[in-house]
Amino acid sequence: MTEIASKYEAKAIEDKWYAKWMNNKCFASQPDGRKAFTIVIPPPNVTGVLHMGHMLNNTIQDVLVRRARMKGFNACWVPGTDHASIATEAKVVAKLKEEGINKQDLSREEFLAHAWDWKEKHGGIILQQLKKLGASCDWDRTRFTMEEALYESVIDVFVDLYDKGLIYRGVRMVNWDPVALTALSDEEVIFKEQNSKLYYLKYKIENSEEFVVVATTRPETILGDTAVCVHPEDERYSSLKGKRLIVPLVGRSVPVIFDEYVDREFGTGALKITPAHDVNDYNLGLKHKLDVIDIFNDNGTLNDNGGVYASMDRFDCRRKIVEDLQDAGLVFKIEDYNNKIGCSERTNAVIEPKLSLQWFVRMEKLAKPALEVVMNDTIRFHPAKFKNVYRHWMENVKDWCISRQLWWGQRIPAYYLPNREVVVAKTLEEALAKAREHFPEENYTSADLKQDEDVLDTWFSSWLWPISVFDGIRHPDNDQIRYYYPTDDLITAPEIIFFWVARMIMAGLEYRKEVPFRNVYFTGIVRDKLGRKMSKSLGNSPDPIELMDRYGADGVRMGMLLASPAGNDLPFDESYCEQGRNFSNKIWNALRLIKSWKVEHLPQPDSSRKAVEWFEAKMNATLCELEKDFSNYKLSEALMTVYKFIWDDFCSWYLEIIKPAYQSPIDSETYERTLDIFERLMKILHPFMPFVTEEIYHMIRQRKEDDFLMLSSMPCGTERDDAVLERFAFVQEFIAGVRTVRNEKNIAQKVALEVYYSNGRESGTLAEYADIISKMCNLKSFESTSEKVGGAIAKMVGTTEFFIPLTGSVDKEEETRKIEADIKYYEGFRASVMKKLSNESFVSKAPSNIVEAERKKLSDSEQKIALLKEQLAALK
RNA sequence: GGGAGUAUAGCUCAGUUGGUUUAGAGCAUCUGCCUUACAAGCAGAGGGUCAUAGGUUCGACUCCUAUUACUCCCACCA
Repeated sequence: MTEIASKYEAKAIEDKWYAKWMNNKCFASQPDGRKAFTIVIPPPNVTGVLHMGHMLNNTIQDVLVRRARMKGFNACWVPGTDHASIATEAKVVAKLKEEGINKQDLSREEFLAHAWDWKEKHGGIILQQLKKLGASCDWDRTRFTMEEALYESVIDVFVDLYDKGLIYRGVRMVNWDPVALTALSDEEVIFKEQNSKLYYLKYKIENSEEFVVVATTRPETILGDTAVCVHPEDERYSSLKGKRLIVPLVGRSVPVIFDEYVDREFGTGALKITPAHDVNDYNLGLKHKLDVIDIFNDNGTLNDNGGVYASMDRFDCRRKIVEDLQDAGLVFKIEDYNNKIGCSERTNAVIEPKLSLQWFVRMEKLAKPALEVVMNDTIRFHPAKFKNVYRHWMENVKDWCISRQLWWGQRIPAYYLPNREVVVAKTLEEALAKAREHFPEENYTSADLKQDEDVLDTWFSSWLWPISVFDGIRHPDNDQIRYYYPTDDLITAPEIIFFWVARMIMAGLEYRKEVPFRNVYFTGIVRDKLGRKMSKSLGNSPDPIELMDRYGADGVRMGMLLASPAGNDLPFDESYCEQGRNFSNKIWNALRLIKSWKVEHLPQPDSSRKAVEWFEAKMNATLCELEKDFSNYKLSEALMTVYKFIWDDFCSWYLEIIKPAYQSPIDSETYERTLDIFERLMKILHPFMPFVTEEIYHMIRQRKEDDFLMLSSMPCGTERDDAVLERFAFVQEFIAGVRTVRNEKNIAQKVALEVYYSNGRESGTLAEYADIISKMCNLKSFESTSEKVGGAIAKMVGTTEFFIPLTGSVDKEEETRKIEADIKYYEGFRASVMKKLSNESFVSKAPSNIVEAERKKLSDSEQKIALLKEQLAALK
């Protein structure tokens, strides 16, 4: 045998196998007679680099895909990236700025050329990184949400929904980002605590010298005030009915309105109303039919409605206006105040609520069936607790603002006519045809049509992802979509259950009349040891590539999975990866052991035959357990099951039993059975640790290079022999009992012991497995006895007593103490059982098998107590 | 403010419709071992009033109620 290193070195081996898998197209899938198993990747942002969240998410996907592939499914994992309009545009803008180019100086076409250029050069690094992790994606299918087919799908869907009346254009209050010059969805706004001031301003009552004090954090918005509101039952202000107030500095006369919306406890209980710049004020404005005065430009400066403040920045204006108010004696007081301010997730700019013409999708009709399929388990959520979250949102769903004032994205296919009408169509030509059809007298030409400047929300393309990657929007009957849709599992984070998961379900039902996936597995958030979310800004996220260099991709994969049941956050700690690496090494050394044996045609020892028999039974039991774990998506438990099966059952028990004495040969029968078993173990482990298992598979037996483990079939559990498992479990317990004595008495492993065991219920099993017991405990004799052995250590396992005569003297005091403690324990136990049995209602009401079990507990404990007492007596 | 979830060993988690000897695992800890596959290892051990208080039941980690602590989601007060 050639020398095999005692330490497993992952890196070279991982690179080697990934290249071989790729060269042999092991990940490729095309429709065939098998059943499909499909996963579409949650497309990472094209700007993204691999972080720990991706590692977890993609490890899980790979485990599921690899297992399905080995179970005979035609497994297809579709990779790709998302154009991420806001993030990418921000990145390109920043890069251009470094080069001294302003976005404003470029035409739309020029900017897009730069953006595509950036995408070609830097986009999709993350997909290369995923290969290091071992992701078995069908890379030939890599899709991008802005590529032609997907772009067109988005446009098709927009036109279709518009024609169905599900898309409309309306005035709405949107979250305006004055830096990015775009509207943001509610989800993209984050609220931050900020120290600010609460200004108490005097509003004169019209035709009176009295005034009302109104508290505000945004004094500059008085320029847009069109009312002051108080609570209808607020006695302080009951005299204001029918009165009007003068907005300070501005001099405008506005009505006092009464509405229960006002919190009487806050400030003075009087609220100024600026319908153009606050969502609540806007709603109140609608209700009370107030004027709307918009005072801001898009970039956050004051517009002409700002009068003398026009063209000032909003924050400069605030300072100036406060000064002016103070000079005019219109400030009652100023207090410190902490409030929460909405900021843009991307640019960090303070959000300006703004009235704007935007495109919306009507959600109500789409949401209803999408809610139903989750509630009735057509789509199963793992864990199921997210069903509640989902329901809550779907029942209160609001219309979806889909227009974004950006260039990088699918441009909205709406065309404005000189007569201010709008037509929606896939192309300019079709739009023109529609325009001519509607307004035959106008004789429009294409030059008359002006396309909407906005692009669509990124999620408006990602919601089609499971369909559009198979081109199922443009060609609903193509072979690919028919074969692969619906997909099987979606692996994603609970944070995007609404923007993405819910909307994919809606799109699936609307465009395929079928759910997009059967199962949704929600991963947790990866946190650091202190429980903080991993993030770039905190710098607490390890570099996944470096981690894989140190522990191997297999080690990191195992590390990620060990501590993350579905839906639970993962408090990441490198020691998990270390455990994974150690496991790789353990398997590696099992291989070294086996490969070091000389094989000869010898009769198979009984101990080996029994070990094989037991291990096969254990294998069946384990396979059943795994089947159950996987069907419940309990991947951590499945991995732990495999881990213990290999480390404990295979290495610590099976191999130790069959291991021949040093430099002695092994019989060929046991050897062949062992190689068989080892190969099956590698198959079972493969989905979790693809690289080390593939490597070892090829070293166990000589095989052709393209005879891949990853394409082999997963072993299936058959009926298991519980009787064997039970007997062996007792043998293990017995062996541990003897070893404990050895440990307690500090007897070296090499000193062979003499052991006698009492005749009883289990003595048959002990005789049957005598060879194994002798080997595992290093015994020189192992015999049954019908009498007590004097001057020996006596212990009990089950109901069997065993004796180890020791050459040295027995520490009577210590033994006595231990036995007395045991007696105490069993007496306590017996007491609790007796209490139950003496309870008449227990005996009469509990099922008979339970009562029977209690009786057995009682007799067992009594037998043990009796034996222990005998031992105690023998000691004295 | 509204909704949901969690609370079991030092840490991370299992514990199926209430009854399987007075709760299990991995890691960590401790003890003894450099035993010819592996110290990234071997053998063994210790460690829990199952958050608190009530209730239902013959019987509660498991079901109900309240309390406490934490987490997440939604909304948000000028």
